[in-house]
Amino acid sequence: MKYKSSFLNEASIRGFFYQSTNLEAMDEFLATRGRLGYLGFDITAKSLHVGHLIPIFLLRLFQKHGHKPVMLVGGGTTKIGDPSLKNTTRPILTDEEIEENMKGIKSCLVPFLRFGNGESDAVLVNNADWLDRLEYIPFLQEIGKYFSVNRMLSFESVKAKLTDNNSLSFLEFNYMILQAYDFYRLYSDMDCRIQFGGQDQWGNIVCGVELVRKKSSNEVFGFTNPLLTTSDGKKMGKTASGAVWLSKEMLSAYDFWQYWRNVDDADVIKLMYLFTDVEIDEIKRMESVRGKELNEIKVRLADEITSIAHGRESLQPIHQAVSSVFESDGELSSVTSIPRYNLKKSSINATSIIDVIVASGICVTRSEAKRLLRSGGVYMDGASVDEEYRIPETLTNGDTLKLSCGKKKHLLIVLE
RNA sequence: GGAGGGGUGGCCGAGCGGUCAAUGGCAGCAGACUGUAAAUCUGCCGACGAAAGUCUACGUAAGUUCAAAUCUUACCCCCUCCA
Repeated sequence: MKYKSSFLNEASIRGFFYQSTNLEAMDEFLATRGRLGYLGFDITAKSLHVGHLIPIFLLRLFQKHGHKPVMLVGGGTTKIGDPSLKNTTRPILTDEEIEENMKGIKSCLVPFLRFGNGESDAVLVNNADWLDRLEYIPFLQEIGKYFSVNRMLSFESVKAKLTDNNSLSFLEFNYMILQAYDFYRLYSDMDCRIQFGGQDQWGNIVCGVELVRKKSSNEVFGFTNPLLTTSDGKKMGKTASGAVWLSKEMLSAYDFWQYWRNVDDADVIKLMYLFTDVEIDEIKRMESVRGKELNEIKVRLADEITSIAHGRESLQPIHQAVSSVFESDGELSSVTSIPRYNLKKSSINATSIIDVIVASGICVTRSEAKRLLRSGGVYMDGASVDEEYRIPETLTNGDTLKLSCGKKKHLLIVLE
């Protein structure tokens, strides 16, 4: 074993480790169970998405090895907006929006971490609790004096904003200081000595480590994970319809499962290490699988992640839907995870196929639906149809029709 | 405060009075091939319309013109240099 800490060993094997401050001292520190480490989130949306999964699973691992994850939601820092390595300024949210988003994010975290009062139970804190009450002059005197602007300007995360066509407002420039202050507060209030984050957070994290050292002359640690990219270098978790959300309200378990079922061959093993509880040895044995059989592993990957995120009981209906949709041209009427569209028999004559496609939300505009029809991507019960198609008033088998757009999007039209 | 450069479709980026719903690339959608993968090839890719066509759009607002993304003015925002 490379490290004294079992957590570090597993984290590095599974691909969570990008860089850290003083690794040896951190290893020593983590060799004892019950340590505290925190991860901060801004709450710009009401759900987390796949892009947040790496640090979440990292904290899950942290907890598995007997440590205590502290989840910090940025109720205060969200009002500033992290400018790190981004070329757009984030919109600033209102207090109501932040409150709303915070509820959503809490519920996103629950499936992944065990919350409670026990030694290694996760806790949730909100930096608005201290940031909202800061007073400008005392803060500058107490904290601001430790920051060198020269040094702050030298961080990669800031440099990106100092190039052509970008601007860094003073508001955003302060983000780094507040995040550093968060670390200091968590250190002094609850003896939290590790901050986790994506590699883009490095500059902010290092600032916090330095601040704690200057204020307390104690050492705290920063640990970053690699950013999640697909094998072709793109950001993961974005699809045509937007981010791959973790909350049921924003993305169904079925679609969530499909996302993982469809990942690139080259990413399967990597994702298996990161986002499943499957033992390392077992994943090692999967590494040699190539070609068609890799599909089996993708199913396993999708099952494992989905059962963590949405519960094991969500798998059965998903599998049922998958076998109906992809493996036989058969019965969809009993499958609950296929979206349905109810159509009154009396309005069939006035309803075109375009109306159904738009009303069901498959296409946003009528033009888009027409394009889809013209390119031959619309099928009724498996047969390609065009714009002229009318929905028949009497059906041969039951009261449902399967409308398919492309190979993967399906809708059940239920006549009533 | 002064001087200069810039703001174009989801993103990047051409265009600089009519032929511009706007070249090209990326992203996206559909089809072929396949393994619900990738790569490749083909078609599509502002809205409404069966179509002719109409409407809306090149930072915002006015104006010049038969005609404006393109010219003028004011304003907003960004960048660079000077104070």
